[in-house]
Amino acid sequence: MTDDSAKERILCAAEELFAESGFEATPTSRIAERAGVPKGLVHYYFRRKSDLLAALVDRLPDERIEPAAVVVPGDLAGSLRGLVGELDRRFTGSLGLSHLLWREADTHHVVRDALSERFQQLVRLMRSVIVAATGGRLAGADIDNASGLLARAVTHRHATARHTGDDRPAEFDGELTFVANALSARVGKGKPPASAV
Amino acid sequence: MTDDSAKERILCAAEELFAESGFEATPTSRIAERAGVPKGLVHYYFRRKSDLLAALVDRLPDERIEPAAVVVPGDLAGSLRGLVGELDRRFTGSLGLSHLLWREADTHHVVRDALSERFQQLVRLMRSVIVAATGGRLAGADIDNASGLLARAVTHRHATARHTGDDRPAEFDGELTFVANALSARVGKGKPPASAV
Amino acid sequence: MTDDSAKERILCAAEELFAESGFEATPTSRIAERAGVPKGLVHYYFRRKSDLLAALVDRLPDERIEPAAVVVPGDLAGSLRGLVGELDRRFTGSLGLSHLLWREADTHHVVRDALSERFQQLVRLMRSVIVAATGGRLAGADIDNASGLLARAVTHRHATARHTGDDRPAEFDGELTFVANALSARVGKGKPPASAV
Amino acid sequence: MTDDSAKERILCAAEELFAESGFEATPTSRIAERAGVPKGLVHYYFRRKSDLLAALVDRLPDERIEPAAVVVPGDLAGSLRGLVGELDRRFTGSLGLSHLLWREADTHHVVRDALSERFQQLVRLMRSVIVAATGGRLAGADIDNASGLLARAVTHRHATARHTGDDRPAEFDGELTFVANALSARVGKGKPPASAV
DNA sequence: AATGAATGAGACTTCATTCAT
DNA sequence: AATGAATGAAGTCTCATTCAT
Repeated sequence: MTDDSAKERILCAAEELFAESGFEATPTSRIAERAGVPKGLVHYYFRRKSDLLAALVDRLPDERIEPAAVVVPGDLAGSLRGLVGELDRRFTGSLGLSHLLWREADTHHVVRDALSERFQQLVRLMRSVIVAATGGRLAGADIDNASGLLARAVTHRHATARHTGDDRPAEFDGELTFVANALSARVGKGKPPASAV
Repeated sequence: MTDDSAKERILCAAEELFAESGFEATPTSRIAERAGVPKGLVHYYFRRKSDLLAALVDRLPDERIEPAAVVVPGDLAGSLRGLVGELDRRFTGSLGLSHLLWREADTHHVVRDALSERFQQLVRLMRSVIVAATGGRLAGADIDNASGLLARAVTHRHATARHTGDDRPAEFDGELTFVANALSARVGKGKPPASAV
Repeated sequence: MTDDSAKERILCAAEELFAESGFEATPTSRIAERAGVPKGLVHYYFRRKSDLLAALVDRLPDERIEPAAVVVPGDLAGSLRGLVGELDRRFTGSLGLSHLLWREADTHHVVRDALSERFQQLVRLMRSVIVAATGGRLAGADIDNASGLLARAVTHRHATARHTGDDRPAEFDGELTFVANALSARVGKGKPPASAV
Repeated sequence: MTDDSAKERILCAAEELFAESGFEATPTSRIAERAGVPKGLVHYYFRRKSDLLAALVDRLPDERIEPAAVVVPGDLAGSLRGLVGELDRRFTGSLGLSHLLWREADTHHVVRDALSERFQQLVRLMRSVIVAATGGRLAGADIDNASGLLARAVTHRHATARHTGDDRPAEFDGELTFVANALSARVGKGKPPASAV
């Protein structure tokens, strides 16, 4: 039941084109053309061009992932691998959008805010997965550090996916395992976070 | 004895403005204005606007850091902290330029190439510092993984510096220490890389 | 009921100005000015300047003349005089356009093609008139030669009309009569073209 | 002993380029480039761009042909053929220049004047050859008409040489012979011009 | 004499946006 | 609600010309 309304088609076209050539370099006329709608309609729905960008951000798919869906209790490396796999899968489906956000974050705070929000959400997710997979026997600081590190690494990987012609997943798997091992080695050391008691 | 030639002033103005508003959104006329030169001179030196971007990339300061300058033998955490400190210092000096590169990498391969090149260089640097600080008693895979992880994390931190209003250094220090600890815990495990024998 | 639409006014202005100063030397802004329309409208109707030239060529009045309208059977000289008179009349109405075409033929094939097409048409017309006026008692070669000669002469005369401040018609009348006489002298000599049998 | 001075090289380059793309469309910078001289030198020798055109016209090779060189006494057709052959030969050597003149005649009177002058000279030449080949037994009017007709035809042929991808000479030979025959048929009729007595 | 830097007017073109219908 | 005509500001870039050396 995909929304096939003109408005939706315009947004899709805008998303594609902004991702291909950037916001400034994309004329609204080309958006109309790609959406197969008359030029006037674009401005009928979105009075200013920047409204398109805002609408795109509003429409951002909720990337929420249920930790339970990827966690293999007791197997931290496997859990993380499952999580990253799922993130990669979703990312691939909206590669253009992601890049668009990176590009325009500096100049459009709507975008910037959405991006930081997503990052924070990713950190929290990392944390949940780690906690769930290790049964809460890790110190809070360790969890935080590992989560931050992995969130950054995954984000960086996606941000540069286009540059490197696709970061070899195998290579990243090593980094991921490294963190998993580091965490496993610290199980039991330090006091677990209050929330995990 | 800063180069005060018109050409140099144009480049500086371009760098500032591109960083402020992005490449597409910056008119050459505004560059001329800020550089205090007639509009024609900009195009006299840089026939097309994109040549300005290319020149900016060419002019990119060499970020080479001598491992010896930051390594404290035997103190891995300290060494990494020294390295990141130095990277942060340099980064702050050219914050705008860095962001510009991230923004335009998707549409200008000159930029994209420069960016990946810099990342590779950073990974190599990480590796050198780790090796130098641990005396070559680590397995190659561990070094690679940690280097990749840290390079990504540092890069991501710089790329988002503006979004987060400056990532609190303290927070990152934890992540860094986490990696240092993880590596230290693995000293002696696995075979060190041939080059370190 | 002349078409008074803006588009039409733009075309007329372009025709005049191109004829006055040449295609390259005429800024689109001056076209807008003379047409009394905003500058943007010129490019709204004709995206590139050369499209104006192409449109002008498309709009070229059909110079088709019915042989019957000028032929006086049995009077070749009179018939040719009638034809050239009619050609002159039409030419005078679009003198500028004609010159424009000559000027730009070397660099715009649209123009070049239109020009050769018109010349071929003129040769055919000459042939028809000669045949109609002489009742088909002339050899094909003679008809062809005389037609080619006259078509060239008439064309050259028009092409240089501006240079010579208007070729005195009287003078050309002599050349025309010369050809008519030459043809008349050959009536009955040689075999007429198959089509005239 | 070709003049290899910079000034001469500039003129040659200008001639070529004006012929290729027209006067307006040729930047002086490209002239300097093709001539292999610094940009400043072009304006040093020719303060304004139009001075180049004027100099080119001044430098026009004298197309004077000695009637004696082509006339075969008693053979009018042969004589005319010889003349046209020689004209064709010379024309081919300076095809670009000829076209240039046609193009710019409308807007530069220096050029326009040179062009009419050349045409008049051609008519006179035609006349001389006809007279010399027929021994002065033709009426002046016939000579004038035939000369005008042929001069126009030859000029038209050269003016359109580029358009038609080279007017087949054979075809024109017919037209030429047609005139020769027409004249021959009139030998003895009418009174010859005073000058021919 | 010769040259390359420098200039500024202005060319073509694009485009977001408005508006009448 | 929807559309395509219309607009004008502004953008990139070109180029003849000047000028200091």
